[in-house]
Amino acid sequence: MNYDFSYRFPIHGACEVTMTSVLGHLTGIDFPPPFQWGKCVPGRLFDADIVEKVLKQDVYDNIANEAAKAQLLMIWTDCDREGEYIGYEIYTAARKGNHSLEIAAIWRSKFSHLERNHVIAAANNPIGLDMKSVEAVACRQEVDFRVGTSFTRLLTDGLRQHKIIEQKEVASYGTCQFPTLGFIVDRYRRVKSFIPEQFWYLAVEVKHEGVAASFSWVTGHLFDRLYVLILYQQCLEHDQGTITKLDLKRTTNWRPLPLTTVELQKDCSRLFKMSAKNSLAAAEKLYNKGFLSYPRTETDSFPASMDFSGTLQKQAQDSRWGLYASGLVQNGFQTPRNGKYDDKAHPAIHPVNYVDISSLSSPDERKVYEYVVRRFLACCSKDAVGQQTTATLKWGDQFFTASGLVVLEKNYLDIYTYKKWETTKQLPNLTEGQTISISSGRMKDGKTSPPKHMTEPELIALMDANGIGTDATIADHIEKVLSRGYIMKQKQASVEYIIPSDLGMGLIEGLDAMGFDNISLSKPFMRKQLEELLQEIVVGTKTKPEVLGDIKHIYRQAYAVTSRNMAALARSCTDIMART
DNA sequence: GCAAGGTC
Repeated sequence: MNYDFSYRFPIHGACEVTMTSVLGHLTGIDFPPPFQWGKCVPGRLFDADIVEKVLKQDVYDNIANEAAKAQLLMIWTDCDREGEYIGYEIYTAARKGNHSLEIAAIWRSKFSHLERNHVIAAANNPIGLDMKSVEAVACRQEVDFRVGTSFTRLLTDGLRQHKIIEQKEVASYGTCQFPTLGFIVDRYRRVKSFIPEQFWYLAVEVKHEGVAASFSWVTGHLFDRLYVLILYQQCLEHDQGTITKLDLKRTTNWRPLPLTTVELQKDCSRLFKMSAKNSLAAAEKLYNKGFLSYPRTETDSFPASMDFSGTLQKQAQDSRWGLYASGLVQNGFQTPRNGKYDDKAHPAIHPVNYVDISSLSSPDERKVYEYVVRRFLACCSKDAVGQQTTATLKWGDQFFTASGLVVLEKNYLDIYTYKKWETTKQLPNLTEGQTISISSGRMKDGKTSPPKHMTEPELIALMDANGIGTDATIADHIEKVLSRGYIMKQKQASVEYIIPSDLGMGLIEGLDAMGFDNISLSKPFMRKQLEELLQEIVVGTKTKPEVLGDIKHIYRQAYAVTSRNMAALARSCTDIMART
C-alpha cells in the first residue's frame, strides 16, 4: 500500500511524499547452483560465491517503481542494527528503479516510537544511513549462513551414512541452535551427575506469651557433623537465650519494570504454561488488531512523552480492572520506573487500545492481554510497603534469626495478581536484651538436593543473558531444536521440563570430545565473540573482511576436525542410545 | 532439505 501526501521538510521545503512499507528483510543470501546441497563438498561453502536473492518480490518491485519518480529517499525502519540493514536493502531496491539515487540522497529518520511530536521531530531532523552497522549485519549474515549450511550438510550426510538419523531427517547446526541445546545438555548432566551431600544444622524454637517462633541458624548448615555436634553441646549448656537485636524495618516491594518480550515470555511460561512461541504469537495477534504496542522489544522503559493518563483511561471501562485504572487517573499515578535496557527502536510493551477480553476467542490472547494490562497498571502504581521485624537470638555462642512481615500497603499488588507478597506469621512481642527460655533446640540434618531440569523460562533467561538469539528469535530457536528432535519437553507434576534426546546428547558430547583448538561448537562463547566483533565493526575499530577472515578461519579448522572425526561423533550418539 | 534475522 502506498500513501501520497504533502509535507514541508525544513531541509527541502514542500515535498510531494509517497510513503510505503516493508515487512522485515527484503533480501537474503544464497549460494549459486554449483554450491547447492550435493553439488559440492560442504567444506567449500566457507569460500563459495554468495548471491543475493529477493525474498519479497512484490514489495521490492513496488519500491523500485515508486523510486523511479523520486528525487529523495527517506528510510523509516527500526533504529537498530538490523533496521539499518533493511534500510540499505530498501536503498538497493530503490536504486534498481532509479540509478540517480546516490547514497548521499538518502535520509534516515531516527525514531523509537510513534508519538506525534517525536515522529515530526524525526522527519525534520534526518541523518544518513550508518554504513558501519550495515556492514556488521552483512557480516553476521554471512557467518551464520556459511557456518550453518556447511556444518548442517556435514552432520546430516555423516549421520545418515552411519544410520544415526533417517534418510529424510536433517541434523542441522546453527550458531544459536547449538548453544541453546548446549544449555539443556549442560543442565541435564549436572542433574544426572549430582551426588547429594549430608549436612547438619541447628534449629531453635522459643515461646513468649504463648506465641511461638522458629529461629534459623545464621551459619546456615555445615558438612562436618562432629563440628556441629560440638557447637550444639556448647549451646546445650544454656537453657536460656538472649534477644540481642530487634530490627524493625520498613521494606518496599517494588512494582515491576515496563515489559520486554523476554519478560513476557518468561512470565507466560511460568504463569500460564504457554510456550515462548505461543505467547509471542498471541501478543503479535493482539498487536495486529491494534490492542497492544509492538511486542518485540528489549526496552524496559517508556518514552518521557508517553500519554500515561490517556492509556490508563482507556482501561477504565473494564469490569475487572476498570475501577483500579480510573482510580489511578483520578488520584494520581506513578510514572513507571525506567529499566536499563533500550533497543532504541521500540518502547516497552503496553496496551494501546481497550478490548473486552471476553470478546477474544483465543484463550492465549485473553491471558496475554490481561497480563499486559495488569502489568502496565502495576507499572503506574505505587510500590507495596511492608514492615519487617527481624529478631536475633543468641544461644550459647551461636546466633539465630527469625523474621515476620506485615504488609501495610498492597498498592500495585492489588492489581498485579500474579505476584504474592503476604503477611507472615507474626513474631512474639520480644524486646531487645530480653532473656528467653529455649523451648526446643535441636541439631538436625539434611541433604543437598540436585538441581532441577531446565524449564523454558530458565532457558529463555540463559539465552538472553548470553546473547543467543534476539527478542524476536529466542522462541524460534527453542522450537527449532525441538523440531530437530534434539530436545524433548517432559511434564513432571504440572511443571514442564526440557531435557535432551539421545541424539541431542550424543551430538553435544561428541562435539565436546573432539578437542577443537580455540572454539566450542556447543557453548555460547563464539556467538558472544561474534557479537563483540560486530560491535567493533559498528564503532569502526575493525572491518567486515577482517572479522569474516578471522571467524571463518576458526570455524574452518573446527570443520576439518569434525569432518575427520565423523565416525567418532556417530559412535558418541550410539553410545548414548545404548546407555539409556 | 541447510542459518539467523527481520516480519505476517
